[in-house]
Amino acid sequence: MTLVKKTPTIQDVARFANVSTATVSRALSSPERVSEQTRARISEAVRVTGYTPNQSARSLRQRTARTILVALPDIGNSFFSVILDAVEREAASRGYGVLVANRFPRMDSGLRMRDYFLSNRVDGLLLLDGSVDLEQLMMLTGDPTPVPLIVACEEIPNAPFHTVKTDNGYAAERATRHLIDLGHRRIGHIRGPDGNVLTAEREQGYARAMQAAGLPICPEWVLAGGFEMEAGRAAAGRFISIADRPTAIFAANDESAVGFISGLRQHGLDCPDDVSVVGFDDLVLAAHIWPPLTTMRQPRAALGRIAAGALIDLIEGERRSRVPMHMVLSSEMIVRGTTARPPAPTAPASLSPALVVR
Amino acid sequence: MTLVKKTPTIQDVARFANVSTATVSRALSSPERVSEQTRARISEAVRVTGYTPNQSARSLRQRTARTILVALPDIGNSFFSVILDAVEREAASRGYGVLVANRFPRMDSGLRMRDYFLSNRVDGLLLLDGSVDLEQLMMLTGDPTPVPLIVACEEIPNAPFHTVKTDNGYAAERATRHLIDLGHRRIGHIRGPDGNVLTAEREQGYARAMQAAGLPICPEWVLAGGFEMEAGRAAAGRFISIADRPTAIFAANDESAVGFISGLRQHGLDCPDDVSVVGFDDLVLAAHIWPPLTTMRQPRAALGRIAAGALIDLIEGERRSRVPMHMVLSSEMIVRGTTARPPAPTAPASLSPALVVR
DNA sequence: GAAACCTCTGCAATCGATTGCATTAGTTTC
DNA sequence: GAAACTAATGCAATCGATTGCAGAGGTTTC
Repeated sequence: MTLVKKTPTIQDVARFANVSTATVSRALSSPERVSEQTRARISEAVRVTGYTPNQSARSLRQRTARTILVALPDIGNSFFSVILDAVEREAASRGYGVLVANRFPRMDSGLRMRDYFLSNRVDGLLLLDGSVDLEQLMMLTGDPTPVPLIVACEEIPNAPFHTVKTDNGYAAERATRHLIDLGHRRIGHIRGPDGNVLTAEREQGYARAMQAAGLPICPEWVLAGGFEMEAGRAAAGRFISIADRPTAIFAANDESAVGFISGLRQHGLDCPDDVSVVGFDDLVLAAHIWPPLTTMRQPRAALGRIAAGALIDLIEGERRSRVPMHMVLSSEMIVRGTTARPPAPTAPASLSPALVVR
Repeated sequence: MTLVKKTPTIQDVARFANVSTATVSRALSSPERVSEQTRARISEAVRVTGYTPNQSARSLRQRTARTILVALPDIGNSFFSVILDAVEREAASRGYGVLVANRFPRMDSGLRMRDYFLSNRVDGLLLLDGSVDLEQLMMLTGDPTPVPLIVACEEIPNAPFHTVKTDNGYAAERATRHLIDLGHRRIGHIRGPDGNVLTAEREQGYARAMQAAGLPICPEWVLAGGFEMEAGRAAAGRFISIADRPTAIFAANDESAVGFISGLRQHGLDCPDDVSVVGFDDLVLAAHIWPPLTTMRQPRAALGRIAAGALIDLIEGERRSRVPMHMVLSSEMIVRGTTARPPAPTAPASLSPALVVR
């Protein structure tokens, strides 16, 4: 009843199987080095005692934590949490645990980033946030790089890190072209947050597509925004007061697109009848608002899986490539209900019977 | 250049400060036991060497990981990720790391739940998922409980665990009453997933409110659903074919409410003009769709913070209360745009000027 | 049939911190 | 001024696994 069973150690297994602890250890980590009979006795002993290796002891000896640290700007954001999901699964399948550090840039209280490494709690860092202090980061990686590191989603310009990301510029071009193909001529853009790499890449893609089609961009069509819904809604407020306003908008991501559409409605405009909208990301949400959102799908699960896999390869690899590796995944255009041909240019809507029928 | 600096150990600090490692250890963990001068020399030495305690060594010796494991059904779901955010912050502020185990119930490949404990990787478990195999869980906790465990959000019926949750039943009652107060008489409900405790609690709250108001519940008004958007949309398909259909719906959560509203639109019905809808949770999304969703706000951040705090208290506490502790947080009614007075009962809408104005 | 070579196993050091016990020096008590 | 404390520190064992080295026994090679 009050008998407290201690968790079994390798000693217990060794005693039970009548071998030394060294043999038990070898039987578990490199079975081919142990004779078949002994191996059988040991696995029986493991079964009976219910032995599980103590990770702390192993970490101490091998200087390895079998854990990766994922640093992200906002777990609460579903864009990241789906990636985290994929990361967690890939890591688990390779025997690694996942520690999360949220709100990375501001993370200076409590356990600090460096400490995670120095204290041997983690073996590698997966950075899902490009807006990080480069200097601070370089301190971690030093030369020769002691810290396996992969930057995913975003990219830190001119920094020698391995990256996994999607083809943001091209995808933005593709999204804009979709609007052009539908017949839109005045096309606007809601920007991401200032100073973010993705913001720049997507805006440039938009500009390239417009230029390629020989269409002008009026500066006031490019609205300040951000990656949150609220930013999109605020942009809608400014949008409606544009004199000769666009008939279509390419938003920097799905959240701002959703907020924008909601803001349009609030001001009495409809989507897609009055304004077509394309988003970016393809959040689960995108398919389930009304009308369903046309967007560029980022392969988030693949991204998480690949990034985690690459990080673990890096951790386990003997030699670390000095040349940073860049992986680019491609996005996919998902056409749904928020894009349509532009409204008839001049005549008032009264011509259309659809409005009456409701 | 090729000089590989080893990470400093307590030995290095001891040598530098000219004391034994024992003294360094004490200076760091119980400073009052070391003379002021020595303490000063040691902190100087720590500063110079850049020492950080090796967590593996500490864990091994103290049988403590300073890490908690958070098991959740779906990180990708923003409901959970906001909670995880709060948990992570609370844990970090108390010097704990957070390991995540996603899709808990199915987690049998890779690292298994038990192993996390037996291998001494984590000190406690925060369970955000009630639909877990009780037997399997009891194996973990045994008697006397070796594993500090807190169940948050959901509750495992008849299981002797500490819980932190919100007042689901009461909140559901409150949400339904809001609809009744607006004048609705035929009020339906979209249920959560079968077999979930929350599903039952919310449905019962709905039923209580109806009963208290002397209103009947027609069985076909209670629609099968789930906690995903898709479930809400599917429910809308069945909803429209109800003969004498409700003028209002209380959905089991925000996601199903959003999917439902989207489905209504798809079938030519409007919210709130034709059907009022109340959700549950108050996701960020709720305020940003159009019309903004009326819902019951669950204090998710507080819930995560409190649960994590309680778990760490449990881990660090000398004695573990044998009596399970139940904490209940209260929800808040947030009235937005998806609820309105019911449409005029008989006359066709042509009477109402509002419809023409748009 | 001696030398060389495997295969399998055990011994014991090691990873880096914590902590029970012992020791030294200084202080208080009667 | 001896006994009894107290404060500050060091010694060395300990946590549990891994691994370099070496030895025992057997097999192959020439």
